[in-house]
Amino acid sequence: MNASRTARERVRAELTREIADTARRHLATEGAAGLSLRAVAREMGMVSSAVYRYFPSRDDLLTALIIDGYNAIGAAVEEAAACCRGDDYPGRWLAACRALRTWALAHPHEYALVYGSPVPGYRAPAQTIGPASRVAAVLGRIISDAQAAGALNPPGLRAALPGGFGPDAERLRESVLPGAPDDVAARALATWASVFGMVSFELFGQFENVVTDRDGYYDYVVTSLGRVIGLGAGG
Amino acid sequence: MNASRTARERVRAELTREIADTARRHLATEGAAGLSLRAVAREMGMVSSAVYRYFPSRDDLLTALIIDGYNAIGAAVEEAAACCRGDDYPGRWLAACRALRTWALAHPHEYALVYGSPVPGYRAPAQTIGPASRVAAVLGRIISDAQAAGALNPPGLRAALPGGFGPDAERLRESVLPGAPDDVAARALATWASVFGMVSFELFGQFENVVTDRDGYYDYVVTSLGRVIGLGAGG
DNA sequence: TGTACATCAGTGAACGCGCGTTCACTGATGTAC
DNA sequence: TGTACATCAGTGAACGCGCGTTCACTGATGTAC
Repeated sequence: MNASRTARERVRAELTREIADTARRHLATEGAAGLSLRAVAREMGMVSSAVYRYFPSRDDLLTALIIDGYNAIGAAVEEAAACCRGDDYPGRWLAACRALRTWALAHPHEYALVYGSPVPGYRAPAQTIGPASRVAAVLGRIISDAQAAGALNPPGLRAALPGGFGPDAERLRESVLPGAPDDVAARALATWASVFGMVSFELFGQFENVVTDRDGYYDYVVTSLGRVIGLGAGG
Repeated sequence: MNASRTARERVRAELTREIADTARRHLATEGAAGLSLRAVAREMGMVSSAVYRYFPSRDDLLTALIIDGYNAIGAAVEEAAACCRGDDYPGRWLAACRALRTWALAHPHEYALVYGSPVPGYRAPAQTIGPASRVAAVLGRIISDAQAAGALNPPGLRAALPGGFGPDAERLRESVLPGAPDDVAARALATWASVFGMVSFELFGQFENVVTDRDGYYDYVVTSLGRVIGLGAGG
């Protein structure tokens, strides 16, 4: 029967998710390198070999966590950016950047898994590429929209674009920065790296004994970064 | 005899360094989490327990590697920045930033050890603080020098400084940014995080299939960042 | 210079642990006639 | 609706591995008189 068949499949899907959730919790205490199939099985009251019915190996479990991580942070940023009027570009920018950091602070090990140092011995498969670009898509969209509306006013401190950047810019236009001229694409990408640099610096401990009011400082920095790409102050 | 006593001590120092070097090589293939005292001992032809004469635990070995890493990258950046005339601030800036990236590309796992996601279960002791600021000291010095010479001309896109930043700026002045006004300190710190963000993005794989000419793009970005803090173009 | 003693480096065995993965198996759940 | 068969989930034992750390020990290197 079709209903019962989906019933079995539903149980399977649920257990698969439960395993991933448990693994995610372990990630939060042990880090990616310490993630262990046996420990996950133990906590779920299964025997370790049973997990292999759901994930053929430890690396596949890691891959699932990475994809989930990209999707979770992508969804958080998308949702945050949707909270403002479409033409409030600085507002969308600040909201998206804040959501990025908030999510990272709430899920430090998941953040480290996807944006931190690579897990030794693990090679990310191609399936992770799509979800990886969700955050970039949100930030890129804001810039593209502003550009299309003629609301992008970058200050005139541009350095010479590197020679071979043309094809890169074209690829960025096709994926996350529709309609952006080369120099806007170059600047957007750098800004993107800067935002992640800020979050990583804070999360990985480089702001220890350096920055006190981290909320305020982050807002200050991402607002400044927004201005460098030409997203003027909203208020 | 004093000579023979130093002879024994010299052997000890040499073996200590040899252990650290071997460990560093292992770091480069296994990553920090996979660093194993036994593997290091094996490669050196010692029995594993012998290593304990030199490092009381695995964590102490890690600490030594972290300190060495900070010092190595600090020395590389210092040396590079010394290659230009003192008043060539953009030149010193570019040289220092390039050296930072070059070192990171040549020693990716050491870079990850000090600037990447924290090693799970490892708590960095206080001794790592000093060496950690050598790179910041070089970059900060360039900015302070330019400021003192009246050669710092930041563009007027400053956002409002966060309220609690005063004491942070004071601490930065005392350590790595002598004489820098609050807003310069805030901007310098953000720039610093941006530079590391760029290097980390490249090293941790986020520029895969995105940036082709990475040398050129890096130069472009750090030059732009230099202009944002007011280090005008040198030529 | 020579001897008695203390310090140190390195050995080898052991403790107790956790890991990923395989495999033959028992039942339970679903499918086809 | 009922029965025979196939699929699947979960079990428990095992393989072979590597790890950090401790400990009693043997020699060699240094020190003091």
